[in-house]
Amino acid sequence: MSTRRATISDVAREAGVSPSTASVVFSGKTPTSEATRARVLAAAADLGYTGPDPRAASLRRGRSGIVGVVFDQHLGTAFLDPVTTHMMDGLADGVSRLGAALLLLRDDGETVSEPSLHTAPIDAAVLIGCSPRMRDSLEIVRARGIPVVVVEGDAGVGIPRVLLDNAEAQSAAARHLEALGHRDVVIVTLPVDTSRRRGWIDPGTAVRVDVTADRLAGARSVFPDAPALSAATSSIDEGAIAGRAIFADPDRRPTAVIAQSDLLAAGVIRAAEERGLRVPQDVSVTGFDGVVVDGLAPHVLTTLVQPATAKGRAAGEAVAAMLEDATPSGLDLHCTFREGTTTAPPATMKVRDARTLMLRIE
Amino acid sequence: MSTRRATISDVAREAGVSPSTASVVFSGKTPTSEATRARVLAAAADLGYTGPDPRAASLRRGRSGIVGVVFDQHLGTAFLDPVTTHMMDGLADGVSRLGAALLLLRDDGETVSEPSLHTAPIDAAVLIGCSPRMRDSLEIVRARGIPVVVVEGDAGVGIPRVLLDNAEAQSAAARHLEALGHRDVVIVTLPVDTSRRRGWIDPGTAVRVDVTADRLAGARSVFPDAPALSAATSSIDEGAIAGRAIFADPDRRPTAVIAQSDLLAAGVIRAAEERGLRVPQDVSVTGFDGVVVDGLAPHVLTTLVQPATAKGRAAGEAVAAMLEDATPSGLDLHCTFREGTTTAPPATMKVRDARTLMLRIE
DNA sequence: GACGTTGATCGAATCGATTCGGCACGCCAC
DNA sequence: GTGGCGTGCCGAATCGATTCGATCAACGTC
Repeated sequence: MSTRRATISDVAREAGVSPSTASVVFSGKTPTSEATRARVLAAAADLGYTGPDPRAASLRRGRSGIVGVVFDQHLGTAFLDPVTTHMMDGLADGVSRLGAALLLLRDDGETVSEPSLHTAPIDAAVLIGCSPRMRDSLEIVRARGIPVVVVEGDAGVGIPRVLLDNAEAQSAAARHLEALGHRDVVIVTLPVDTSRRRGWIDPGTAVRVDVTADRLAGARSVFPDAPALSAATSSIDEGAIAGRAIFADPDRRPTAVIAQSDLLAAGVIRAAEERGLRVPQDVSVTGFDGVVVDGLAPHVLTTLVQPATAKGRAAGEAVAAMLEDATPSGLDLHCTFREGTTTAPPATMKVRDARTLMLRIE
Repeated sequence: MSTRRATISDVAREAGVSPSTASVVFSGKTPTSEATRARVLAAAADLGYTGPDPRAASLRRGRSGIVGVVFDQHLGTAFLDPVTTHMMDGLADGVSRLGAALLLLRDDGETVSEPSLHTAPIDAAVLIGCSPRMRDSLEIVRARGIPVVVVEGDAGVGIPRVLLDNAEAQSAAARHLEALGHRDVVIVTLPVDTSRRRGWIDPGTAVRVDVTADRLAGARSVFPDAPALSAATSSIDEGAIAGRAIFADPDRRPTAVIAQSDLLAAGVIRAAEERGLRVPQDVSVTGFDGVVVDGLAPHVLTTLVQPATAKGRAAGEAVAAMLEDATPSGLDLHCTFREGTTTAPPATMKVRDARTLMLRIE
């Protein structure tokens, strides 16, 4: 005897009212007398009715209260980056006005398993790091008439995107270093494309990732000739690998390193210290993101604080606005420069001076 | 003119077939002739119909294809722990057999915002780190007749839970240290309760968190008198704080530290190195979890590798089983001991060996 | 040539709630 | 006493798809 779950009609009958009245008691859309309200609630308790079936409700209302968040990689990988997790936090916040929850979706371009973007009961979608191969699904979502917002990625025209002033911000950090007197600067970048290969970026290298390109442009606007080394991913260990390469040759050692993420910066610092270089006395390091890097203490990174949570919130509020037929706004966010303890005037000034001195002595 | 989206009936009419046939073409539940199939698909393309409305479909089927994942804290905080993110990965994997996606839900015990466990269209729920205050919502879910699995937490009786052999595993690490010759050991624990206060655990301290208690018991089964210091959270910086406290007094310095997580262990190592102690020569350190700790290289932590991904997968498969009216199984998971480069015989041992050697020489 | 069989298609009921125009009733004012 | 009005409840249509037994056509067989 699989006792069918009670429906709102059952409750209504038990309470001696019509289904519409019972429905209203639960939704509160229309005022009801205290007496019927109590009767309905009592009947519901009697029958073990715990509220309207969300499936039926969402069919009728045409809303499911769910916003899809689409990643283009393994969930575990995506969440490795603190910026992502903070953004998720903000996103959860931003859509809460809608009373919506987040549905995790993954688009690796070839999944057969459902539900995907095709079939998920979502009211809106947020694409994270929209890569080219996500274009297809993006099309599908748009065809379904579902509002979409893209965060940190290149969608097609007409699709709202949450944007950061990456170039401008990065150039602020560069100007800071320049003002301190630095001239020999190396840049450690995020991956340049989906192949995620490490290596020096020469003029022929195509930088296909917007974030990487923008930040690089920002740094180069101040140091046009600064060499750039791309990392395979944004992590401390990757930063350390890059750092070791950079500090390997004492003769070609820069006085400052601009890292495109805090994690990379932390790794660069690690590498510097391994080689006995002091930060910031011997080498200055800047990061990007402004996240709390676990294990970096007691250093305080000089960095660009990215409003990661705000970014998520902005995306959330944008989809909320679109669902209300409004035009999303507030999508342009700014990073703020934060001076920490990892930048200082270059020490090589002295070396150069020393060499000059020796030349003079000759 | 907000042109209503086409329905399957529209498509059917356009194609000159009945709605049932059109439905079947999309679901593939019943064979159809190639000709009608083509006609229906063409009609759909014509009308811009992109497939059945998931809301209506889920109402009819009684399934939404969504599994709720419930956290008791901020999403951002939860995802800070690599174990959690890996588990999410496994979970996504485990429920994929169902063809289900994951809905992120948060229960901080007082949210008014919907959808919550009360109203989310979920087929099943997975509770992560079920704390006492989640009991209420747990009750609600059960009342709704939704299958629930608890991971790493204390739910009520009759609720399936994914369990780790924490005590047994931790004692294996302790035995390893003992076999190496260690006698002076200090334990660094995870938080003991929701207050997350740091401090030495004396016999009067109530350890309210299962994981902490179990691992502590495992360590104490080998070193009954080992002092234990609780950290405020599982992070490198917290581990470093604990480590500094432990290594502060040279006279009371242990030869080994058992940390209840890899992150804590990494912090302890950091603290040791700050004080000029070499790992493992001067002090051995063990972790727990077996995650990749970013920034720990070149050390390889001696630790208990926890099947984090498998844990998630097990939870996913458990709810899948429950949805098929089967009894979930495979919920008991084991950690495996991994010997890294952070444990070695205590320095005093070498002295002892040396003495033995000298005795032989005599 | 009648009949059984197979395979595709159709009809109609159903999933469970929401919504809105209308109706009945009681109250106040003129 | 009657007309006007505000409250609170009801009926019935609707949201869009799925499912299953019934139907129907075609085909092979004896």
